[in-house]
Amino acid sequence: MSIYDTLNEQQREAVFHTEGPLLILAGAGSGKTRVLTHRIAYLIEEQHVNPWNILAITFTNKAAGEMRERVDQLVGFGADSVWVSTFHSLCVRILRRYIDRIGYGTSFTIYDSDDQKSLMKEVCRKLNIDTKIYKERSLLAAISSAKNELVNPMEFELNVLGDFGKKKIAEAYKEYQRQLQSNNALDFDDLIMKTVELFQTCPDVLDYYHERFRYLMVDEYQDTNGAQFQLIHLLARKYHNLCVVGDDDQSIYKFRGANIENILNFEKAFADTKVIKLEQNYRSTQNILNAANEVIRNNTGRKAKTLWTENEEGTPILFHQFQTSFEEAEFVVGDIASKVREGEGEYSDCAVLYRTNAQSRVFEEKLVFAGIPYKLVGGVNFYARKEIKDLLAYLKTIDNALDDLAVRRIINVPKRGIGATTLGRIQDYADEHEMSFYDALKLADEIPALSRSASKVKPFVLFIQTLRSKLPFLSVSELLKEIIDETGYVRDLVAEDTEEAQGRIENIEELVNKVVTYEESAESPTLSGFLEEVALVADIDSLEEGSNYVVLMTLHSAKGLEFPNVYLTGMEEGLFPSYMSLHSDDPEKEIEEERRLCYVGMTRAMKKLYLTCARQRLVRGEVQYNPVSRFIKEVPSLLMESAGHKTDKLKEAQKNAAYAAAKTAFKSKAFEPRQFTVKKSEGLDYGVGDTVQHIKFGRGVVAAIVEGGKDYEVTVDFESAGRKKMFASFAKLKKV
DNA sequence: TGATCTGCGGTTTTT
DNA sequence: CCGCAGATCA
Repeated sequence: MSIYDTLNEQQREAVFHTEGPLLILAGAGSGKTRVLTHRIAYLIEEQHVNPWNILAITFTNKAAGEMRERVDQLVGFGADSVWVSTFHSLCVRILRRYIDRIGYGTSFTIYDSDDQKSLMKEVCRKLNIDTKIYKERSLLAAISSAKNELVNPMEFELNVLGDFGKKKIAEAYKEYQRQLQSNNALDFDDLIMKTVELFQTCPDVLDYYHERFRYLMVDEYQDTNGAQFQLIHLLARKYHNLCVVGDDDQSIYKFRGANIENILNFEKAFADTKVIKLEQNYRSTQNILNAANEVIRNNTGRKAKTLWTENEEGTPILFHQFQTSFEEAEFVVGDIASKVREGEGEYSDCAVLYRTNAQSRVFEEKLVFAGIPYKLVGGVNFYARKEIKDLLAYLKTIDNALDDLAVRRIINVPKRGIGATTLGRIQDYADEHEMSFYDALKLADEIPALSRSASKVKPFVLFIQTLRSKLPFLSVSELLKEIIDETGYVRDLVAEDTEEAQGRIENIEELVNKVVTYEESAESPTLSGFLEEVALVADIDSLEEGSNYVVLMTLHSAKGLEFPNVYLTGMEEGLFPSYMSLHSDDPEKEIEEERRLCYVGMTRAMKKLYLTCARQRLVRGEVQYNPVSRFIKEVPSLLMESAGHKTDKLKEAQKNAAYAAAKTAFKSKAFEPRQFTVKKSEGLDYGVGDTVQHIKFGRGVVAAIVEGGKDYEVTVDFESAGRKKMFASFAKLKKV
């Protein structure tokens, strides 16, 4: 009896096919991680491949960690030499070693999205780009998609000749990239793109990695983007031993540049590809699986496959529509509480999923009220918090003197009386003399424009220099503690004596703990190493096995996980599928991506799946009325039990009184097929989707109607004037 | 010149 | 409901 006997036929075939390109189309819950780990074991133990020559790439550290653990259990000897890594950390490791070949220093800093935005702000200021017209975020989005397709600033510029708007983006891209380089910093997309660049310009480096990684495996292949594809392609060029695992139905990262074509066209890109489909599901009940299959069936352009299972039929899927999002949350929390009370499961058996992070709040409140432990994944990243970013900026300043962004962030934190004007003068001087911001600070005395302010800069420079000189003798945690003491960061917070400050202090303590944990776990802890780890963690990575709490997260974060009980909440048109997807240039395509997301969500459930929605919910402080999601209608009613909302009579009466006006105006029907279709009210003779005429803006289409106090706030997409929000009583819109 | 207050606009998903 | 820019205060 060998470890491979427990695999099914297809799984075994995948494990034993070790040479040449292999595409494994693995449906949800079909045991793909099992296949990958067994495949690694087989390579080592039966094919006698040196573990050192195996590379497995995943998307999150959590997935990498799990794979590593399972390989360790499976393989007796040498498992720790197998390189299991995320795309990003793989690239960082390669770049730390060789990036000096392409014009960066090996102690580069990694910029997160906040850093990117600050840098872009600076770029726009410098280029006199009006950020009202070109928003930092949209500029960055354009640059990100360029990088994901490996388009460098020069190529970008050539591609947009004649297009004024895009020319501005090209300028911004060029300057943004120039500043990144002079700060010796890379953004997330650069990590991949620069690695590809390195391989393309330095054949000797590429060849080293060809020999190093003779067997490649890539998980979640459907979520790779153009740059990642190129990276894999380059690495596999010599030995062609590339095994990718993915499911086109679970491709949900198009917005991040993921190219579904990578999986659909894999066979074209790699000759003699062996394709194996894993269609047996080991996770969910038949009901859940059938429902998910029926939903995803509505998508076109997918690789045909149907998941089946030998698991029991299970109980029907439960669908509830509630009056408000509060009742929805109450139900979910109540249901979890009763499950645990009745001994039907643990808190950790339950996951609450939703489309947007903002939806977590109601659930949090109800969970806190009910005294149920929970873990919120996502939202504001721990490392994105102000106090954490401040302290990290000190560490970054010490680690990479060229990182202007970090220096500028903390030069006046705590307050040293150095304001915007002084900063501007120092920056001017630095620009003029082509030096870094920090180097200009060191020369503060010689900058005439600074006059008296120079004296304020000096202690800061001295402080940083002192820390830097101590660096060889201090551990990272000692360094951090010294920064906290010397700057008085915590002292000031204690003095504030507010709840908020208390929270920040706790976060700082948490940061210190994280440093200590890092020092204990890393082989040779360094400041750069810590900062790198910090830059590349995802929030999902913090989910620990074995802890007993309810998990709250977005559908995106839920990918790859499974839970006995899943509550898929906010199943409403405009929320899921999202408003954005419904109103995009190509709604068909974007709704298909939302549907895949729905499929991912449903297939997370092992035993019990709940689908819930609310007639009305508070979105950004406004009441919104959404019809039931189309995805609900795609679930055959045979598989689903629709329970009416069990609000008691008194509550119902109160609500009727409170929302009488709204209700008459917006009798949103539960199974109304069109999105946002609103019954014509007494006041308005037009509804969402109607074309209207405005006295000044001309013709347009009504995109949304929101009840706002006594009036209705109407959003209209005008043909010439663009999107406008207006009050119905003032706008005098006429239906055309 | 720097610190603080107020009004406005903007909002999916994340390594 | 939150962050940011501009105006005002010290």
